[in-house]
Amino acid sequence: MGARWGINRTMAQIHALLFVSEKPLHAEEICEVLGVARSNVSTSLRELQNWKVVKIVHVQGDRRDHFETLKDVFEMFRTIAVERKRREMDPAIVTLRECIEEADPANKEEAYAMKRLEDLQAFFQLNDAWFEKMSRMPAGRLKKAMKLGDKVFGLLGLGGD
Amino acid sequence: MGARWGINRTMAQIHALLFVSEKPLHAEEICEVLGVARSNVSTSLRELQNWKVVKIVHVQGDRRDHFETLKDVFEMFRTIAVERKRREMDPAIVTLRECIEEADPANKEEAYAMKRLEDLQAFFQLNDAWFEKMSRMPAGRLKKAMKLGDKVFGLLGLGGD
DNA sequence: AACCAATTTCGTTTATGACTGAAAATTCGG
DNA sequence: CCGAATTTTCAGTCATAAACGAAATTGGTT
Repeated sequence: MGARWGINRTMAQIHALLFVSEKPLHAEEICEVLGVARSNVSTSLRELQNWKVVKIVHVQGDRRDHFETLKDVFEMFRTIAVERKRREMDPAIVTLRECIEEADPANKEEAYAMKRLEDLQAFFQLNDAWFEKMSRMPAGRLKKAMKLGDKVFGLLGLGGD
Repeated sequence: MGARWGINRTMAQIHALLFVSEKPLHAEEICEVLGVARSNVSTSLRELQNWKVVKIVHVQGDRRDHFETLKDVFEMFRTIAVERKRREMDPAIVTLRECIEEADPANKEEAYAMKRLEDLQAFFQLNDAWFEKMSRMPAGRLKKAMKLGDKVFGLLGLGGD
C-alpha cells in the first residue's frame, strides 16, 4: 500500500516490519531481514521519524539505537493524516489563494476560472474545519463514534437532502 | 497537488485545465495550451476517463471529441475517493486477509504479528463500513452535514471518551 | 586524546515511469 | 469504398527518484 502513496518501498517495508515486531529492532537487524543497504535503512528511519510514526528506544546495556512504531492503529492513521494534511493540503490552500488573488475579474475567461477556484477553496475550508475537529478528538472517542456508525448516520440523515 | 498523489503531471494539468475552462476542449487545444505531445494528452485523457472525472462531449458540427470535467467539487472528490478506495484499499484488504490466513499461530513471533494484522483489519473494516455509507449519501446532504459541523460534533461528543 | 562502534552523508549507479514522435488504426463524409 | 481527419498504440528516449557503498562524522569509553 505504501508504494501507492508518496512513500517509497524501503520506508514502507521498515514500517511494516516494526509494526509486526514485538520488540524494538536496531538498524542492523532491519538490514538483515529486509536485505537493503545500511545507509538506506538509516535514511528511511529518519524519514519515518519525521512522519512521527517511528520512535527511538534505548535498550539497557546496548549502545545501538532501537526503533519501534506506534502500535495503536487509530493513532497511527491519525498521525499520518495530520502529517499528510500539513504537507499536501496546507501548501495547496496557500497556492490556491495566490491563484485567486492573481486572477483578473475583468477578463471573462479568468472570471470563470476564478469562480471555479473559489468553489474549490470553499470546499477546502469546510474540510479544514472538519479535519481540525476530527484530529483533536481523542482516539478513544473517535473509535466509539465510528463503531456507532449507523446511529450517527441516522442523525445526519435527519436534515433531508 | 496531483503530483504528490499517484497522479502524474500531465494528467493533473489536463484535469486542472478542464476544471477552470468554461467550455469543453478538444485534445489539440489541450496540447497547445500545455505544450505536451498529442499522444500524451490522448493517454492522459483516457486515464482521466477511467477515473471517471472526465467525460466526452460532442459539439455540434465538429467531428473531434471534446472533453469536460465534473464541475461540482463535492462530486469530484467523492468520485476520486471511491476510485482510490477501489484501487488501493480493496486490494490491501484482500492481501491482509491472505497474510492473516498464512500465519502460523503456534509460532510465537507470528502469533504476535497476526494480532497486529488483525487490529489493522478491524480498523479497515470499520472504515469500510463508514466509507460505504458516506459515499452513498447524496452530495447535497453530505454538504449540509459538513456545514453543520459543530452540531454534528456536539452529538458525537456526547458519548464520553 | 585516541580508539572503536554506530550512524550519517554524499557522489554514483540503477530502476522506474513519464513523455515523445512516428506509424497504425479508426471514424466519418463524400 | 476511398481518403482525409482524428485518435491511439508502441518502441525508444529522457527525467526523476530510490538504493548503494565508501568515506566522513559522531559519541561514548578507556
